[in-house]
Amino acid sequence: MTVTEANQFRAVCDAAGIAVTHQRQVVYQVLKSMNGHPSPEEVYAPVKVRIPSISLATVYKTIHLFIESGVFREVSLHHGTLRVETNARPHHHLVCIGCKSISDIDAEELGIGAAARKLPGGFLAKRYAVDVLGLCADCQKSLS
Amino acid sequence: MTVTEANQFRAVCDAAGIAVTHQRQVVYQVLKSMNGHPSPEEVYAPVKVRIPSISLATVYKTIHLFIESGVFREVSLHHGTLRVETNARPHHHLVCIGCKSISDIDAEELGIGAAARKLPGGFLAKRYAVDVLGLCADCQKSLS
DNA sequence: CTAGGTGCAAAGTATTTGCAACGCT
DNA sequence: AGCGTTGCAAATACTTTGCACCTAG
Repeated sequence: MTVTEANQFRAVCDAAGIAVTHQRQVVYQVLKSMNGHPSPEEVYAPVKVRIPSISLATVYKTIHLFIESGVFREVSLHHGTLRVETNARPHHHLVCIGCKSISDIDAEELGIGAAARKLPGGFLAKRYAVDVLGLCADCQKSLS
Repeated sequence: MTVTEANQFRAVCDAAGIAVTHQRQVVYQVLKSMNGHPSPEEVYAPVKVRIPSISLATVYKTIHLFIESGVFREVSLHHGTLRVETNARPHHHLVCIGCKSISDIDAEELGIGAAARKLPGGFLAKRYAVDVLGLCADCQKSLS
């Protein structure tokens, strides 16, 4: 890791109020160097090459810490368990970043319509599934 | 269940090419009667009241069957495991309904910008996370 | 020095699978 | 009758936790 990279990471940790450890530096660096949407196991593999003694649990803890601190994001805020849509109308989701609740909003009401079209890379778009991330009324109150 | 409901369900099963069983009828009916985004356990509870001998495994199998057949949708196509965003730029996701792959598309390129605003119900929108559902180039080929 | 971080192993949760018995068509 | 479906129990996958030791500040 270059001096610049180390300083950058130090600044990130200071901002988050967490300690700078060797493990965290390596996880940070590996994440920065990866493309796509790696799972904890996929992060663990290259990290373990550089720190053979590291445990998967530490990688999990570190990833969560980075997400809580806003250093990285997770792909889906509601990835936990399988959930079934009971609402058959075209709609999108209001996802509260405070309490993680999900409520529905009609597609029309949000003003983002579906649009079958070709996108760059030859991807054929069929429909949009929009998560509107924000704060529900209750969480706005409790934060004020 | 009314005669009409039973016929409706029979039509659904015929269209999907699956057998009409008592278990499936009850799971279908319970899902139709629920609001929100129930987990398999939450579906299992009321179903078990009506069919005490049913197993959770059957509820899982039935829900998956309904999703594959297009009878119900799942809330997130990529809910499986924790995934980290390594792309720091504002972007959205192209999710292939064929192979489940996820690739990124810049927010600008998609033409759906962020917009902090108040929505009905007092929800304070901070940003959008858009999944564009469709078929990637490879899956379009293999389906033709 | 000491609060916070780490590694290990065990526990927890969510989901899937193999298989014998059973029920729809 | 025959094949798909069910229930059970065991297996698997993913993630978290308790605790003794270690390390950054």
